[in-house]
Amino acid sequence: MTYADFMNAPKRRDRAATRTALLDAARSRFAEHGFDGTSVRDIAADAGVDATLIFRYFGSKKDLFAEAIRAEVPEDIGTDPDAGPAVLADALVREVVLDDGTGPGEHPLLVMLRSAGRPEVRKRLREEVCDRYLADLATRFEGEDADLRSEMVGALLIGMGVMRSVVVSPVLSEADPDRVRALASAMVEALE
Amino acid sequence: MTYADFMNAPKRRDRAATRTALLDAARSRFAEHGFDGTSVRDIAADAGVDATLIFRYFGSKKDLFAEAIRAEVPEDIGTDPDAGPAVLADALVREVVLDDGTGPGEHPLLVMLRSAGRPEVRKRLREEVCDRYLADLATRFEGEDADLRSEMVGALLIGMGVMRSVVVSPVLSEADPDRVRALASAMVEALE
DNA sequence: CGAGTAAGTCATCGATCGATGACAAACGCT
DNA sequence: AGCGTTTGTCATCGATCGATGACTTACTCG
Repeated sequence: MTYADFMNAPKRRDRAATRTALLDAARSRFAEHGFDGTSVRDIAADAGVDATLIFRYFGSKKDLFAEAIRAEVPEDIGTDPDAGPAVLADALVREVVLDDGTGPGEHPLLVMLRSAGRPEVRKRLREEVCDRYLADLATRFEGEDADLRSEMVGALLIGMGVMRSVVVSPVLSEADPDRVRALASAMVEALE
Repeated sequence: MTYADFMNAPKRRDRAATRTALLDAARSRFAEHGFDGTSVRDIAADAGVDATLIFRYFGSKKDLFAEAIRAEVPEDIGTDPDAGPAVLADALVREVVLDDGTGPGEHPLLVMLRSAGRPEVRKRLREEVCDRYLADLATRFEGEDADLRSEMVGALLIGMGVMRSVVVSPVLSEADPDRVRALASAMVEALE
């Protein structure tokens, strides 16, 4: 088989693989250009298939987006429930801000942020941030306004993510992860 | 003149007023729904005029957006050049995060954030954040990685703005401004 | 092999978008 | 009052969007 034959050969038909390819392409596009800035034709082109498959496999563009931003449940962040807020915050820094390369590109929270024009996305974002990430953190602060202080930590985390992935700040984006973690920890500990 | 006559009476023609009305409507729409989520017809409807005036007065939708996000130059934040980073950071918290009600709605930085899908908007955002706001801050930190620490402050500020205006976090959005400023200051001072 | 099903493509629809140019109406000036 | 200019409106264009249904091609299983 010549090279030209290989290039023109019809690719293997595989429902699961195509679905995953569409999902990956969608995540990447949505992360970079947001929901409105991404067309189903863009996604399909990246995935190398026809755009109509999006509707057959996912129903609609919105449904595809909903599945693209579904977090892959880190489930347990592996933190001692009795540890202080700084320990949990550090774990969140690693998960949300500093991509370890294992995950599929951008963190769902940051993908949602790029599409925050949609009210339903803002709602999901609020639920995710407050109920999922910050609720546990608030229990580890002592004192009266533990919830406010935990939201300040949330602000720091989101801000770091934004600085790295939206504003592509020259320093923070390239800084040594351990140094960044140390600075973040110091700021969190100032709230205890 | 009856009430019906008053309602149906043609409104007075005023180029400057119409231009301002369009600009205000644009700022509001762009702030809430982002660039892509806003149509010129939406803006014109809010302003109560025809959409074609946008092109006559501003040239294009992009030009209108560029003018809508143009900061009204706080120029001098009124901070002692010799003061520490926490003092300047506190001034920035008041300007960017806590709306004092005087400005025209949302801060341009947060408006840009809602339209960060556009590469040119990200570029403007980076320039604005790094060169305009953080450059001065970096000079007030001592030690080696002053630029990194100033970007951590920037992350905190942006995160607070996002928590308040995008994620509408229940606590931070309604919290006492002075308490929020105190917490932010404590976090900044932890970096000194 | 051959029929049935699943996977992928093509043509196209209706809505909406940014943008243009022709037209109507109100204003200012003499 | 009358005329030219400015201000606002209407009709419409071409492109692009999400979405649908008919069609073609490849795979599977008997």
